[in-house]
Amino acid sequence: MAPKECNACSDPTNNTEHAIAMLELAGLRATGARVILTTLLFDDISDCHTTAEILYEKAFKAGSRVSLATVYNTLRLFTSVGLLRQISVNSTQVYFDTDTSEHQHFYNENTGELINIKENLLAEIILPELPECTRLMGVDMLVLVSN
Amino acid sequence: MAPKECNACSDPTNNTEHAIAMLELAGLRATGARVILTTLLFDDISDCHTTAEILYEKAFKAGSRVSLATVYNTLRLFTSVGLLRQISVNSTQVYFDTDTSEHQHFYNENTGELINIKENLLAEIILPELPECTRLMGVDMLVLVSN
DNA sequence: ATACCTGCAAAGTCTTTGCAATCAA
DNA sequence: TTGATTGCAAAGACTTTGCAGGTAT
Repeated sequence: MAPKECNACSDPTNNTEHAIAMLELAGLRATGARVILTTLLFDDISDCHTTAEILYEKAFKAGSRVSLATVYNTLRLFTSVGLLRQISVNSTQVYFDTDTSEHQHFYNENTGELINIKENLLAEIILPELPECTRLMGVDMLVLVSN
Repeated sequence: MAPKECNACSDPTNNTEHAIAMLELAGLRATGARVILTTLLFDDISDCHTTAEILYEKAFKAGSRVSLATVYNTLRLFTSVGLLRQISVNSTQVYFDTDTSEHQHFYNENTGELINIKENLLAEIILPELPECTRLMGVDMLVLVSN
């Protein structure tokens, strides 16, 4: 599948150029490690959920030696600038989603798989009044399924 | 506030007897550590969210030396028999809720506080078709707020 | 009596951090 | 050149486990 769209590069089929453009658009320096990880993260829209370990493996298999610590730090950085969204699946698994738009997921407890839900379930919900002196930061929702 | 109701003990105001009855009803042996933890967990309905660390501190302050490992194991056991519900708040915090009925929570990212939502938000939701060959195991939902 | 439970310390998992070496602008 | 970034190993936070001794029925 085609990479995530971006208007900042002239040739969207060139992954490296595309990655560099995305990074600069986000105000980040386009270093070697970041370009590789950006490419691996955003190249295939159909594969938008990943973990630090999975991304590290992908980079390794692609022949790029990026340390696991850098993968963790980069995922955290990308999340902080809005390039990624973090999804805590349970107490020990954190996924990162390259689709930062409002949507929810199925989580398959057997396979550990995260699957997008097409309908936005939250559109139907009327949120209750928030606790005093607080503001809404978001809604985390996971529909748990099992084989 | 009054302890959680239970029809298996003759005197609901006696915490220890109440705890023993709850445990036996759940098919668990009423050991010393479990009775203490049950009492601390279910005595005050208004204080229904806890973590392993908090429960350990409570027991310690109450003069009961229950090891942290036993607290962890007991919380896990109680969850497995349906006495508690586990709530993963983010990748590093697991809360346990003594209210196992369907309800959702606010999570205050500043204070780490978990607050019950009175309305059942999921009542309004029509779940989409599940992925093939899977069955619904539950819906995790957290409304994130911040001061 | 016997299977179960507990405490302790050790091990495990996942993530972050300190610091020297390296890199991008 | 110079501050930002990276890799490595060590440290951290949280949780589970192995095993010897103690407990409930």
